Order: sequence, then structure tokens, then C-alpha cells
Amino acid sequence: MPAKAKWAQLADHLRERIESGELAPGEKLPSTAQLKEEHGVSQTVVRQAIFLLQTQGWVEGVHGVGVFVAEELPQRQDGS
Amino acid sequence: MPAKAKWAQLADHLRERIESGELAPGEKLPSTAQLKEEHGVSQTVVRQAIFLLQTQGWVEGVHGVGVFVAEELPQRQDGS
DNA sequence: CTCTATTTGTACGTATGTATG
DNA sequence: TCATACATACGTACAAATAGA
Repeated sequence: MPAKAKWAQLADHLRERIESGELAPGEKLPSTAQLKEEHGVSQTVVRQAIFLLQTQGWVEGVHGVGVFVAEELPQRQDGS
Repeated sequence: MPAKAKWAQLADHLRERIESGELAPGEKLPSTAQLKEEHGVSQTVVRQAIFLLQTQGWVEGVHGVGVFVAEELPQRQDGS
């Protein structure tokens, strides 16, 4: 099967860090620019990953401040 | 407060057309290019709207063919 | 089978708006 | 006022899959 899209990989990576507790509820994620640099991807990829995690309830973006791990974590959406 | 983002408006619009039955399950949505033209927006806006509807289970995109209304419609995700 | 057109999907870049500190 | 950071939006290019000639 074809490798997942970069944005999906990044979203998986971040979700795993949340589920493992490495990123705790209430904690601030690295900024868009940081993730962009660290993973060598474009803003589009970062935004897409963050957007997915937001829609699934893993994180919450606060305009002008940062993206934070949700206080109440959701159940995983898919069974892949 | 500022009007909703264009992509959110478009997503709402399409979801309403699905819920009303105007777009029936299995039916093909207008192409990205069509929606782009009809609503006078960019591809980004259309893609974002479609992506949201996909993640929420309203539609399913088939590579190279089109975007189709899901056979089994989900419950609304939000309570706005 | 090949070629082409259509369409979705991924990805990059950039500009601007909005909110916070 | 200024810097930082998320959010929206435009444009563009190319890959991948499908369908039709």
C-alpha cells in the first residue's frame, strides 16, 4: 500500500504522542512554524494535520496563542 | 463576530443539501472545479469543505472519479 | 493498448486577517 | 506599537486513478 500522506503521518505521530502521555492534556503543542521546521514539511501539511486532530477532538486551537491538547481525550476514530 | 469562514459556509451548504435530500445517498457531487466556479472561491476552500464532510462521514471521495454522498448518513457532529 | 481528459489527492508557497501578550 | 501565532484564503504544480476515444 502506498505510504500515507505526510499530513496523515504527522497527525498520527502527534496523536501517538498524546495517547502516550508525552503531550499531556492542557499542554501546548509546538507552534506551526516549529512543526514545519522539525518535520521538514510545508505549512499546509502542518495545518492539515492540526485540522484533523481538531475535528477529532484531540487538540484545540486558540487563535493567536497556540494549539493545546484537549482536556478530555476522545476515543480513536478509526480502526485501521 | 465575523461571518464564518468560506469553507465552513460551503460545508454547511453542502451538508444541508444532503440532509434535505436534494443530494441523495450515492449521488455524485459537483466536481471541485464546478464548486470552485459556482461559488466563486478557490480550490483551497472547496477542498477544505469536502475534507471536513469526509471526516464527518457525509461524503466519500473516490480518486479520479468524484465525491459521493455517503450511503449511511452520520448524525450531526455539532450543536450549533 | 495507448493516449487524453477529467477529477480527486497531495504538497508547496505566499499573503492577509485575527487574536493575544 | 510590535512580535508571535493561529486561521483563512489564493494560486500553482504534480501525482494518481479512472473513464472514454
